Amino acid sequence: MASPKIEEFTNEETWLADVAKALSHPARIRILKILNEMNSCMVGSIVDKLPLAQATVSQHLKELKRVGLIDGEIDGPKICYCINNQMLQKAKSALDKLFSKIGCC
Amino acid sequence: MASPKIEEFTNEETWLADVAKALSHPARIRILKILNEMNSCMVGSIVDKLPLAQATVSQHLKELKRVGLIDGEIDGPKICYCINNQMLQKAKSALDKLFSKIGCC
DNA sequence: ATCGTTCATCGTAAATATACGATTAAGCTT
DNA sequence: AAGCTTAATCGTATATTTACGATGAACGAT
Repeated sequence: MASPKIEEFTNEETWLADVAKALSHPARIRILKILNEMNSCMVGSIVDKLPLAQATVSQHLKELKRVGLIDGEIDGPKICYCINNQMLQKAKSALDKLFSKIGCC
Repeated sequence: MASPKIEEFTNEETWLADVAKALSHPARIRILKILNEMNSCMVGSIVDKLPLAQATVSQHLKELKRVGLIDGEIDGPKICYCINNQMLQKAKSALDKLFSKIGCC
């Protein structure tokens, strides 16, 4: 058989799905864009630009941080968030690999 | 202000998040891989290879179809699923665009 | 030491996602 | 038509996600 029945998914599949999940909300897409456009990365600035409460934005940041797409750096009472380019590139590569295939029909 | 507060997310952001949501489960990642590896695209063959019930696989296929990443073609009593390369390329481009940015820290 | 600022976390409500067995629908085959 | 195969849908249970206000913790400034 070319593709036998699997018992569980691979780490790669699970990881890629997890990264996709982190990108699966428009607020988190927007946050990534904001982190690229702004000089400052503090949470308050992000909250000011989104139609969401501070607690909700914090939750979205946590989700992005969970998969490593962003890093948070403590700066006094503030937290400076920034994109983790290494992880972003890794995600890009994995998605490119998945998307480079050609359909069967 | 460089990035004013938004009232709602753009269509692009919502769409990209939606595509990411479709990719946010390892079973759906695996299904895309299977559709590339197999000559046959029928649902039964996919079900045979996954550790999930037929009803669940059907739900995952529906989610992939919802965002247009796959198409289903009726072939008698069977359905032949295949990857929609045009949509896959569109998704790839949008993600590339998002990922091409450079972090602020 | 107290106060204001900043952000995470808690508690919670509502919505959505995931999974399965059972059923239905549609199409072959006989 | 009756029966078989294929796959979607229904009904349902459980888990997760999303959102918010309220609270708490950490830090700087007064």
